[in-house]
Amino acid sequence: MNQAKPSIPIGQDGPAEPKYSETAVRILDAAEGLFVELGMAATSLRLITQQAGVNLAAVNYHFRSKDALFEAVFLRRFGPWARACLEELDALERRVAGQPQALTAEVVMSYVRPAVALSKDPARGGAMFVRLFSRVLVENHRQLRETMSRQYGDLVTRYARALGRALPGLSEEEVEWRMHLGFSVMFHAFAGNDILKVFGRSAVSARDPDLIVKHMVPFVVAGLTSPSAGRPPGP
Amino acid sequence: MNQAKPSIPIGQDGPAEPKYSETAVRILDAAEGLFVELGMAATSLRLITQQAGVNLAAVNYHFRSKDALFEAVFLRRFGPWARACLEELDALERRVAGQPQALTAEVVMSYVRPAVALSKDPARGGAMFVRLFSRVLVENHRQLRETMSRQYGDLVTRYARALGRALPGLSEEEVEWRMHLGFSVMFHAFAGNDILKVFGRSAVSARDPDLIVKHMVPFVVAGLTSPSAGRPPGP
DNA sequence: GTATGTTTCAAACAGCTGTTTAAGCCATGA
DNA sequence: TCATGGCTTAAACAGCTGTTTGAAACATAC
Repeated sequence: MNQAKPSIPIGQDGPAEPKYSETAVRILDAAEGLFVELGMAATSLRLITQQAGVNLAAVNYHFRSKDALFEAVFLRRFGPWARACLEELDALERRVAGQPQALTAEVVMSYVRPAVALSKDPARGGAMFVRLFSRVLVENHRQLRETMSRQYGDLVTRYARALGRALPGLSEEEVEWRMHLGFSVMFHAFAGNDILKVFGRSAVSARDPDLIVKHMVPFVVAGLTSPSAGRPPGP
Repeated sequence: MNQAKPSIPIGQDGPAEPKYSETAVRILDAAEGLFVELGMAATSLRLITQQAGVNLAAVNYHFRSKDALFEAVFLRRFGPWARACLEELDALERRVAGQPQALTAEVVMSYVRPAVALSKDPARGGAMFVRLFSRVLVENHRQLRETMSRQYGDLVTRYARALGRALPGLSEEEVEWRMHLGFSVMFHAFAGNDILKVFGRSAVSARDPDLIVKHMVPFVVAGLTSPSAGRPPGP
């Protein structure tokens, strides 16, 4: 078994997003922008339908409720992104099938590449989606969170496995912590969640994905591979 | 001039928080918890006053409006924290006045120490405040942001200066980026903004500040001091 | 005692919220 | 031609929103 196979099928034929009518798409697009800008609670259906140029009742007709709309807005973007990540992980496992362990930088890039591709693709929401994701993170939408952990929980497991192999000198607990910290940096860097900007004093507020990657990847890799309590760092 | 003096006075006699009446404090406490849990938009004044056990009109009497209440909730916690950070920076500059440069870990700890102290002090809101802060970060409250940059903008400048001295081999741009990334990790780690938890698959959701520091500080220091484009890392 | 200024209270204000209803439109297929 | 089913529409629903009002309760000072 030297050819790694995806352990979950969503990389190939997983839960696909439903096909939406033109009206539904207009609603989704308008809602996406407003949710990002104002948040779920502060965005009214009247604002959405007005901006989308559709009737108010269309939301409850095409989607069941405001909550369901929000879930649809999120999952429409999240599905393709998750699939891209899984493809990257598959490719990574295939690449390092013969090698004893993957390189940390490769694991990092398997997350970064889909994020960059997403940020640069306006058709998939562009940088908007990551900001929407951080809304989901801070506001806590119970139902959406359940959907996520049910359908995509294994994604994290696979990243953990890959990172654990790349950092063989670390305990399981330490790998978990570093993964947590590393993904936090990557996620919030892409989302533009910069505390310094709250003070109006951040010069790096530029949202250029390539620039983000250039500075972020070395930072994260250094953090992930730093020596552990006196032990030497992994290669 | 070997004895560093604070460049801004707020460490000693800066903008102090107003003294609040008992009713006002009850409102602030209730609002704080609800803002953290539900967000500003989803928290109604009736919910706040009900939980505080005061009359509805008390909010508009003691604070001018809901917006002003939110600002008061935030600034009540932020003021003491900012002052603690400035004291740490003063102490750091005094400590390294003779040395050519500060150690990166010391700069990191000058931010971490007040954060830990805050997290452990229920009288000052405990871990609640950092979560409230991340609400401010994601929702963008224009007026509050202006207040922050006006009153506390220099705080970031001083951290940047300290970090720049600790990393003499790096360009100004690179220092800015690393500060941005480093503070992002620290902030979001304390706030508990863990993307992995969205997938229900995070083992490190524990909010113990000491445990956070134990794993986070080495990670951040490694990221900050990592070699720059072929150059060796600073000492 | 009265007068003064501060704080509380119940009630009402106009406006917005998500959702539902029933009538109408319009293309499809028989 | 008529009927069917998908979709849109304006209107109304009950309920909640932040804020204001004027009267009542309160403590303090004279």
